[in-house]
Amino acid sequence: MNEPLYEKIYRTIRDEIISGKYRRDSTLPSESALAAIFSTTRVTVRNALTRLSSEGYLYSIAGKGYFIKNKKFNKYLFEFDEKKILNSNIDKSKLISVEIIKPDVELSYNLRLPGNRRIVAIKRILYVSDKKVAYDEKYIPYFSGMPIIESEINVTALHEMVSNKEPLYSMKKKLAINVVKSSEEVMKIFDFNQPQSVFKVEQTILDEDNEPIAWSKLTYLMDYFKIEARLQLNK
Amino acid sequence: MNEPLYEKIYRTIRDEIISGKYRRDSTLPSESALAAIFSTTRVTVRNALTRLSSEGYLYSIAGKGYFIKNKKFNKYLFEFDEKKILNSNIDKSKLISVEIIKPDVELSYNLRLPGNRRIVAIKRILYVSDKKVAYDEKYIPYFSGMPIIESEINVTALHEMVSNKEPLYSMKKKLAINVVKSSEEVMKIFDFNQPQSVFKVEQTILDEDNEPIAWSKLTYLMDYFKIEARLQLNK
DNA sequence: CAGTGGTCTAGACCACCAT
DNA sequence: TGGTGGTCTAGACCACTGC
Repeated sequence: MNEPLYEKIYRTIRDEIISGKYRRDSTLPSESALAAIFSTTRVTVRNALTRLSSEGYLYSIAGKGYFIKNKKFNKYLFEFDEKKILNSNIDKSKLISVEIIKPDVELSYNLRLPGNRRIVAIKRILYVSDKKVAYDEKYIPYFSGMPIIESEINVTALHEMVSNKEPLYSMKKKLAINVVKSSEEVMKIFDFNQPQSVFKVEQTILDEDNEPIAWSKLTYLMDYFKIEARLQLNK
Repeated sequence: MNEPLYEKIYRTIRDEIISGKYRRDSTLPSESALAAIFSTTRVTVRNALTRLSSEGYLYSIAGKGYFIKNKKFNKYLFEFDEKKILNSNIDKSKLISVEIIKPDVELSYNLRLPGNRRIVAIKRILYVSDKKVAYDEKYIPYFSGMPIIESEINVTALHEMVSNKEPLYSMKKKLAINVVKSSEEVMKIFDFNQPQSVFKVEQTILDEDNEPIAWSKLTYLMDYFKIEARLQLNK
């Protein structure tokens, strides 16, 4: 047998769960019971159970046992990169303005800030072979020690701009992608005569307590947008 | 100290990686060395290292050691559900046709099938408050024992239709989302007078060897589309 | 109280890698 | 050949849950 024992235990229990042997929220045999069943020790059983838990098949409660979780088969993983999400890659970007402003309603809501807080607003246009394809707005509450050097800002991703305030690994990000009619501001940028459907990608960076610490809005022209994703199943 | 030792080891090494103590592809101290450093055993060290590996900070090669991986902070998780991706939920769907066809070029390419294989083509229209909002086309290579009962088809998701041929857990899915001009067929469905930009969501179901076993195309009207995603960081 | 999962020890043997 | 990660054993003590 080439297959490690913990792998066999993993497969066996996973297949039992999938085939519906256990009801949802019903409990698995205990670690010691499983160890006896597979003629091994708790450590090896735990190896399999830990993996099943991290993959979303199980959850455990100390002192009680392991319970079956309803695994969803509709979670997809995709990569989002401000530049790579476009069909062709961005080959130029132009900084339009860097200002310190007071929040309007949209900003106040998305950054959960009172009207008197100062916010750094950075606006850029992204180009693909000299054609405007996206409008980038980043909004970050102003704090001292923040770099507002234009040359730096142009190559800095949103999460990097706040990473000296908050360690990278503790940051959370949220994305919302949808289609909206272009605003007055966007119409000016893209030289639209009349409102037009555009992609809006809102990115919110949150700290460990889910408080927003940065917000950005990317407006893409249609026909320059593509996402590819794969189902997240194992690991 | 309340914090378990393996947690402390995990944090310590993670922070060292993030702070850039190790160069990319450079190797970590060996398990035994780390065990000595933290005055513990290999088992406890491995607990921390396994977690760091599954979170994408490290990878290991048997006989060589642990290596630093460049963790990307741009992977997002999102849920995709044919019905829930619309701003308002689908409240009606109408089956247009179920046919057995021979593949055209697009189908032959996406399902990697020769021109003489038979394919089941299922076409539906999805409604939100009596308005057509999406056109659903599913294509599955015909195999015996396949249910082609109209009442069943209407409530069956793509991956369920092939799940008696292939176990659910071994299936992989791939998504591609972009914007295209409506085809002749789509124009007829939505009563367009002229081509118009629409969302195209292509879903491919693959078996364990990445061979396609089903393919679907969902065409959504603009303004009825929304994705929300969260950054995948830990676990 | 006995049973559970959570943590940890101090060993062991193996296959693989570099020298 | 010695070092590495991969697998596994046979114990241990703890905090917690249910009775």
